[in-house]
Amino acid sequence: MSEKVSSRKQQVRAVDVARHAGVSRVSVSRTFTPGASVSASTRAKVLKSAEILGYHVNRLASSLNRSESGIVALIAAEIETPHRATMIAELSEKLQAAGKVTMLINTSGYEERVQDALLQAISFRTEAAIILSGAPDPSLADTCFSNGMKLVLINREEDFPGSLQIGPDNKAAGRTAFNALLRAGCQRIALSNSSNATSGILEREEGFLEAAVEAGVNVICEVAGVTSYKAGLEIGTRLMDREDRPDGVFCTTDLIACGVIDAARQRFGLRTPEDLSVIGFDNIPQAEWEGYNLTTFAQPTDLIIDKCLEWCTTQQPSTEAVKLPARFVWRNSVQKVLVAQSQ
Amino acid sequence: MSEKVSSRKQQVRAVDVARHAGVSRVSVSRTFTPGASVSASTRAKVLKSAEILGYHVNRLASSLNRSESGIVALIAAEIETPHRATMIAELSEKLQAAGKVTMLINTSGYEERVQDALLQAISFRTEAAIILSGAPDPSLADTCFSNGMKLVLINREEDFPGSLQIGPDNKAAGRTAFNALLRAGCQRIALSNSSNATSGILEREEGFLEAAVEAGVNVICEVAGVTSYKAGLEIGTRLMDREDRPDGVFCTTDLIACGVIDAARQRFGLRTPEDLSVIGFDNIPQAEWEGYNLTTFAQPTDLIIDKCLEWCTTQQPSTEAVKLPARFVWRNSVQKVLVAQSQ
DNA sequence: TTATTGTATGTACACGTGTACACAACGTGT
DNA sequence: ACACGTTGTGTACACGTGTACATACAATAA
Repeated sequence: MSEKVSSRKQQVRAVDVARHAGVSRVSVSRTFTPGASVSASTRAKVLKSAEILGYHVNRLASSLNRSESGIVALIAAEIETPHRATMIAELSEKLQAAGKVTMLINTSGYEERVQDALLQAISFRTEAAIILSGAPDPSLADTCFSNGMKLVLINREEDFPGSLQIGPDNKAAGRTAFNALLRAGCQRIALSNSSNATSGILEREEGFLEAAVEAGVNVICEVAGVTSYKAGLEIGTRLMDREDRPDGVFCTTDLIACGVIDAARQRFGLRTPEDLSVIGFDNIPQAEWEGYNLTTFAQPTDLIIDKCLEWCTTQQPSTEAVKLPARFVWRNSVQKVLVAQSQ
Repeated sequence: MSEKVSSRKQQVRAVDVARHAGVSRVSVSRTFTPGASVSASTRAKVLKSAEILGYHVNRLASSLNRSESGIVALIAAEIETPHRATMIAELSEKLQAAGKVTMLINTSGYEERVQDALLQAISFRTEAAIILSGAPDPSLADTCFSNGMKLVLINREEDFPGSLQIGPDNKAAGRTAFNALLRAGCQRIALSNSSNATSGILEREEGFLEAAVEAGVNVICEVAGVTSYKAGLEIGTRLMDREDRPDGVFCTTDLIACGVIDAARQRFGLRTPEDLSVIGFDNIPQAEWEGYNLTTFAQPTDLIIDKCLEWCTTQQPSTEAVKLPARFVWRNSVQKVLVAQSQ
């Protein structure tokens, strides 16, 4: 019994502060509501009493009343991955700066967890859900919309009415990558990808292959494993083991690229870019490490995130699909263009 | 006017479902409350109507009423860092599995943001706050406790009554690192650390230096920059530039270790472990990459997280400080022990 | 049949807040 | 002196839910 009471009544409410300060409860509410009309004297009294009693506005109650939770859900899998982690770091930081609160929902493991994640977001009356991996069920998305929730899909190619779909222009980047390898004088060009690639990643592959077809070049394709360094290691080993060993590789992901580079260097004694040109995608921090010096594409994260925030914080009822150009970051994993082509 | 109404009344509430199903509102509540007593027939009716209307329990209201939010705050800075990202990934995954919801608060930038983060956690009536970087103001912590909030400090050495302080045994690891370098036959042993090291990281340094003093060995110390790969690069360059170039280095962080290795290899043509033995700490994914093969210490993340969850989900009123042994991961960045010591 | 138990439902209240509305006090211009 | 706009405060209600309590009803035991 006594436990019940103590665990129930221990919260300090606005009315407690009001009593202590000798003012009305609404004055307390107004004191903590920006733009509300309170006299300076009562405001001071309220603030003092709140300080003494340790009062803090209960945002659960406040959100319930105003039907504005201020929460934004971030739904992602494999958030320990360099690029994903960077995205989440920047997103959470900017959301914080915009006065929003980020709810992180990790969907690693089962793919169906995206549904559960969205259900959780709905039940907390999240103002928006930013989905970095996977895609929701359309009917569930409708429920989101009818609750006034915004939806953002990052790096997904499927149509999704009512939501913002944003990401880099993967196809164009793939084309650029091919042309760069070609112009670097590569004779045997390869593509390496993971076998669980998302639609965004597949677009990079498509763009690359399209450009190859247009140039009349045959591309060596090696696909294996999940998107990871380990997969890159395996792919690289297979590639270097081939009789027609490639001298230029486009990896759909920096992690794979690092694996390929290490396979070539550590297992075959090949150097980059002298023996093998490599291009990646994502511009993860490790791409800049001196051991890799990876030429790659930087996703326009700043622009993507700004657009996300704009979408989440303003009224945007319609559908929108945005493709932003990826920036080609030229480092030193691709053979420099020869002025006079040999042979 | 019409906007107001539409933006207000669009939420579908339990009473709507009740009307549609021809039952009482409490029956709806009970249907979605595990263990509540509802007949199978009404339950079915309610579920059907809820499905049709797209009803989802409002957890803001529910939390407010039961004074149990189910939210756990994760407070951290530099969450894009490999080790930190891994911690957050595992924490969020296990919290999710335990039925909790994680609120991510990024405190990168200003250190004072830890206060703001905790204030935010309090106002959302978070059940617990897990702090991965920085430490809160003690008075604010008291406010947390009086609100029934649990507090966990990870990898902080300061005393903090009322909270769980947990982390690896940094000091012991530092000693182990020194002895490993000594036993590997290193003649000139160095320590590299960042100049903004946290208390936990400083303990590694202390343990290392203690062991050195006991062994009567003079240690070359190089400290610079913030904890990052770049700092490691700079430190490594300085170390390799010295006249008494070290042949064994303990880096307080894997990121620094990777930088040191790259500095030695790329800028001085030195090989690891033949010319330089390196030991790191954290066992980040990159430590396993074939380009580094870094011998390091794996933090007992699983144990730490399990303990965190236990602390957060059960009644644990007292203070507790837990040090868990770090696992020495032997790879190939340290010279193998010679059977017959040369000279 | 009656007393008793257990189950399902309904009533009433509580959680803690924001805000529309009414109203009092006050200064200002005529 | 009076009308009037401005400012601060109080009253009442709404947000959407969970649960203690009472009650109606079916099932069981005596």
